[in-house]
Amino acid sequence: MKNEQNISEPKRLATIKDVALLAGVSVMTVSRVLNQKSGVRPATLEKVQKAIAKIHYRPNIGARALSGKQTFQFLMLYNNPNIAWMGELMIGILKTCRRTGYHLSVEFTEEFDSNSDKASFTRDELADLASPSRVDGVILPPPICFNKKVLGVIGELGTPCIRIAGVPARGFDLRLSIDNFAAGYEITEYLIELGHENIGFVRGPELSVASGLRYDGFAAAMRAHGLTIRESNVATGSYHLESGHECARQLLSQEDRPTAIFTSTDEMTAGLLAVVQELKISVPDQLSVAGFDDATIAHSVWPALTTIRAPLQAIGEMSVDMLADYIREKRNNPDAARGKSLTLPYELTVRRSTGPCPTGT
Amino acid sequence: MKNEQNISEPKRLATIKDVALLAGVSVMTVSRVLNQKSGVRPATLEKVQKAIAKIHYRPNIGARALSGKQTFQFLMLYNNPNIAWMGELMIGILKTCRRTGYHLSVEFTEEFDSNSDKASFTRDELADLASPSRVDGVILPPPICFNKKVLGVIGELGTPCIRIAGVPARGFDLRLSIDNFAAGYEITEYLIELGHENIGFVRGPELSVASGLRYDGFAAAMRAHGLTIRESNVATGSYHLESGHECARQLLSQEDRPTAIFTSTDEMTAGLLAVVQELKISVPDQLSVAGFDDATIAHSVWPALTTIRAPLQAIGEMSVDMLADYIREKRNNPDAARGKSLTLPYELTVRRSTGPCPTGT
DNA sequence: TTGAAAGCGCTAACAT
DNA sequence: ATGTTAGCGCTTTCAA
Repeated sequence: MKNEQNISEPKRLATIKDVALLAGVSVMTVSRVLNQKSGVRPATLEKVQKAIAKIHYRPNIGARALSGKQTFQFLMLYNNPNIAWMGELMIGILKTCRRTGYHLSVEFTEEFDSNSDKASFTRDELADLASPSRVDGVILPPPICFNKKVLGVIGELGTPCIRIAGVPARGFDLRLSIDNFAAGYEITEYLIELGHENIGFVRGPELSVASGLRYDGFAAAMRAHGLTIRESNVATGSYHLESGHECARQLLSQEDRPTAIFTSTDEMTAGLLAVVQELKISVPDQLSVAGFDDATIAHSVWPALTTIRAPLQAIGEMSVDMLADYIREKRNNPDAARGKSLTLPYELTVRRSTGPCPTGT
Repeated sequence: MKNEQNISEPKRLATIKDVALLAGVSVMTVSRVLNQKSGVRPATLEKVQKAIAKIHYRPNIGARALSGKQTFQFLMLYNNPNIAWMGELMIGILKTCRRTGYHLSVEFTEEFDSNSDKASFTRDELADLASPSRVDGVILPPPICFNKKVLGVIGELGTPCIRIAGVPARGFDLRLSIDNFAAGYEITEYLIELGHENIGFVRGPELSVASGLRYDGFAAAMRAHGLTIRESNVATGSYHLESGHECARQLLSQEDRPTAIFTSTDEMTAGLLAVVQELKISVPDQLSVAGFDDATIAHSVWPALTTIRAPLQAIGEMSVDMLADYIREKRNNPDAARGKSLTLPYELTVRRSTGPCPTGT
């Protein structure tokens, strides 16, 4: 049995004609059903749906794209170097793309500069990639979903676009995220309930909106419990592991060092942990440490991190569903289509890196 | 500036007709060039290529799929739970898919059982997904590339298939991997050159081919340097972090414990490290530790791991190229198409987890 | 070595 | 509420 060629039956795939024939209607009626258009009598609808199910018909997306106005293509632009994070998101996206009959193309861009030749994309290249004649919609994960230039180009093109982002952007009404503020609040409150009062925080880069929201949640929880935030207890990193090293040194070199540290990403938390171990500080006995993201790294380090789990795969799935819904609504009724912003539930995942506040402190 | 609709110019994309017109030939000639068919005079070829470049023409894949025999779809089936690993591979794959004009669909399967309803796929579902009428080719990363049932179904269908695998499978001639044996050999030799003689090894699960090859490389290097492998120095894990715990205890509880341990995956190495730290054994002063894969985790733990880096993204890119080449060759000359097996270079990445053998041992 | 015509599966526009 | 016709961009015959 050689793997190549042979096998007698080329086994033609079912087409819209087969469905029409079987259901006893015209192909147009089938097409209407396929596209969820109004104006099909319920009885007819049912006949058609039965026929579709019976012969396992699935529309040929090439043909649809060819004759219709849609391309059945989505574009995901990304610049997030955290491959594990992107991978999980992407898997959710691809799953739902298959279900809804879209294709996905994916483009990585280091940065975007409208002038420089060195940037991954010029303005024109991006305009071409994201043009409505090429794709039906664009998916923007963080942090590129905050890039003004990218948003500017896509806005001009008018290509429908969903942002996976915690804050709105003018003209982009389709948005999906977890509630970073609430999550930051909740994890902080959890630390407070463990008895901690002297709590440190490691921010992400100045520009990071998500990190800012997490900090706001942290600050709100501290205030709500009558605790004050020492300025010396707030360090600013850059999302990367290495920056966790510095932040750890800064926070832990204090005379009266914090008994718990909430770090706004797992990556930085891992970097912080390394230094903690170097300093022979025991976790969680002498110091509690909490992260954010539930990256792979969160359960790879020792001890495993208490963190916030964002349902990345579900976010990926939802983003495609929302984009597809929006496009369909707009097609059926261009004026009624409205963007929406959805917030998905996160999960506080308690592991071994957090514990009660050491007594006698 | 509302994001939705508007913008005057619908900006039609260039078609094959535009190219033909510009080059002064028929569309057929352009089509021949596009498909790299023989029988086009060089002068004509050049004319056409210039025209294509000039108007930035890119073939409409829907239309190609519609009229031709090809679907321009690849299927990647996977069951590897290491999302970071898959993500990096997938990015390489998607990149090259775009370049070569293929689409990718991705299916996750927990396991495959030809009888059980509980399995992700039944035999028939898989046969449908991977049927030549649906896809032009299949990409199988490890470990599903070793699954006999999956290979059986795809072999029967006759769908071209590339395996990312270190060992051959009958009837599947298209294969891509790094040289696990050589890599295992090299990293072992590196440890030996640091002065280590009493070296431990942590295997992956019995079924793991890659892990077996790494072990063989380890054994060969030991032999080549006149060193013997103690049976008590070889532990068997299951690829997961937790199994690294047990293996560490087994290896390190010995009277005359190894001065270096080579673990066949980074995940297990991280688990092992955790126990090492619990036991207050200093790395690399008292114990050198080496991993394999250069997973994210390798530079996330403390100290960062000396490991073997597999160029995953490049592997992804190559796999698509090889598959596309094979399909084209076969189409142009069905009998001449031959599978090939390619081995990509790996890279020994030295970090802080390895050091000279402690003296006085 | 090149070209002309037919048709792939589907949907838009126009009937009915 | 449903059907008819034409044509999307490309490749496959078949012809020159």
